[in-house]
Amino acid sequence: MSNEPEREAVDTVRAFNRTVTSRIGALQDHYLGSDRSLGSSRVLWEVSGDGVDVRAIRERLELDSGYLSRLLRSLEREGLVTVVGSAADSRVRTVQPTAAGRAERAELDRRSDELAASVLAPLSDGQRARLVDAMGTVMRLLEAGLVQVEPADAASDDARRCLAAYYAELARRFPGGFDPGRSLHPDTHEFAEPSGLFVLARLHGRAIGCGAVLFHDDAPAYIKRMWVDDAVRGMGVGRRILVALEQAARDHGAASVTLETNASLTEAIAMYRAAGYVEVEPFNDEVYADHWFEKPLAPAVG
Amino acid sequence: MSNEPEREAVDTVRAFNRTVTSRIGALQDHYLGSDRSLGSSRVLWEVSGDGVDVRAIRERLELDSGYLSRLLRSLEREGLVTVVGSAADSRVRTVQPTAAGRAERAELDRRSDELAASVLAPLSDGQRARLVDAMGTVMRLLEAGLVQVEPADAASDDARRCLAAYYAELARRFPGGFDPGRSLHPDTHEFAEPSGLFVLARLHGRAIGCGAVLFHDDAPAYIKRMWVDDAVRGMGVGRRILVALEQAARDHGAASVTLETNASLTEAIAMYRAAGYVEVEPFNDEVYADHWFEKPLAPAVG
DNA sequence: GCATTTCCCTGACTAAAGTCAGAGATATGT
DNA sequence: ACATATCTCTGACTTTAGTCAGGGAAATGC
Repeated sequence: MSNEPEREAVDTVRAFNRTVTSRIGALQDHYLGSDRSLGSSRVLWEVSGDGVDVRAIRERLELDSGYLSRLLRSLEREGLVTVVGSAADSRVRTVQPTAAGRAERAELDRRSDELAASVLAPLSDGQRARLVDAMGTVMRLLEAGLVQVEPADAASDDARRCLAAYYAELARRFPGGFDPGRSLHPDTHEFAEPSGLFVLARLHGRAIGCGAVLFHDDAPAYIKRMWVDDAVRGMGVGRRILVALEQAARDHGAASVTLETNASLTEAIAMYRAAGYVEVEPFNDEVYADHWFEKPLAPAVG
Repeated sequence: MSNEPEREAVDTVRAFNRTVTSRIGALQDHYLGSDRSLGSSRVLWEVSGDGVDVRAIRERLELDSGYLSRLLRSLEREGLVTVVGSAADSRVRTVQPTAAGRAERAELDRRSDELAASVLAPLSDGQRARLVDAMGTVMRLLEAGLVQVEPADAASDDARRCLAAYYAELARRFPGGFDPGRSLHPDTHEFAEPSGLFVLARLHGRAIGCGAVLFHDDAPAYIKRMWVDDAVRGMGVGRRILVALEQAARDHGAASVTLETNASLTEAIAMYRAAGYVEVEPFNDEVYADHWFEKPLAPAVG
């Protein structure tokens, strides 16, 4: 997306990496540096509530199975966890925290809090507020960079989940509710090559947004079912889905794209306008729509 | 400073630590993960230009002397550095990069750039600008938390340096220049117990600000020589020096503090006002002053 | 001039972190 | 039923990162 990052921006990111890793690292060594090794601590941290499969820990921490096995033996020796066979599949083993393990975990938690508080402690109230705000921004944007927008089967589980969430949200937000059956194009099978395309946005593998487009040969392409998970709004995911769909329309020779929406979806309308969409006369009889938009597409280059 | 950090703020800091270390860490492993160990890379990184003393590297990276020695031998074996005796002191040895070492260092640099760019690459221009800005804020405030304000000898080298920088700045900013000899209290020996106090602000050991106070028994205490390094302005250092001096005045039984300043020092005046100082009639004949301030002190508690 | 300190080095050691090759038990596909 | 795959474990190994004690050469203090 966009052009090459600027020199100055790259330098800031590098300086940031240095500063943050050294500061956080130094504190971590100081506070969390109990007598337990980092490896054991990380494993202990993963052993929550009423048991976790060994396999799950291995995947989460990306540990070698032999290595993890040894770490678990040492935690067992210390009386912090017990490893028992799983009921469902007796090849699988489940790790459960003992009372002592739970206490140790709470202690780690307490130190983690202390560490975080020590970052804030020397600051004034105003500085704290600014730091917390800036940290939130950094996190959101680092995550935003990890979002991947890719074509997907509209009938897949992930796609179904997204569409269900979309419909549920419309039902919640539209004054008169929402029934997918009364809307145009209720069937998703059209959203596949060659008549259309369905895309999913993913973050850490989880589907967090979707969008679809229908190609109409000479006529404008038609965008539908744009949705982004509440938790990741404001991270530019919608914009990226839109860009992907527009690119697909362009590749199919469309000279413009159209879409319709509802006045209650204010943030979506704002995004469409910002992306270059202009309001036009109604071009279909979608019962749930009260605003219709169109955007001309620059022809594909290269 | 200030009260206990809030639960929500602490959680944000913890989430930030997790996100940043995992994201940066994952990228670092991926990009910088050459065949060289982290230890060697760090040492190679320190070996710049025309030679660095072994001692300097040891101090910077806080390495054991035996360990560093071994790392240098391995870099030597790889033909990346040469270690020669120092001209000035033949106990000291100096490490110089070879051509291959320089190339390797440039390669590390390139990968570091690539790593930073990969964080920015997927973002839109607006998101990039916001990320860079927020990263800057986080860095500044993390650093701000490391600033230490402590009593110091006004005749020490660090104090002299600060005062010299202060005088130089006044000379630059006052329309008619500045001559310390014509100002009140040109001698610094008064700024010591029991007649007064001198404090230094330090960041990573470096003196980056100063301030002094004179105690006048029943009369108001008198603050002078407040200065903060250009590079760290806006980080609340001035405020912390002021708080330390006010606390000292309070401890010596002063009911209020006074100070005078010059209209051209706008940011200082703004800070004084924000800190509760109110302008009063001139109370001395400091030739460089045109504004006089006073602040009542709440009596010491506990 | 001599004791002390500084600087770097070597040797000997340890703990942590991780890799790899199988073995044994269990589940699954056909 | 049988081959194949999955899951965890043990044993044997390596690399990395580090610590500690002390030695030799040079500089410094008195």
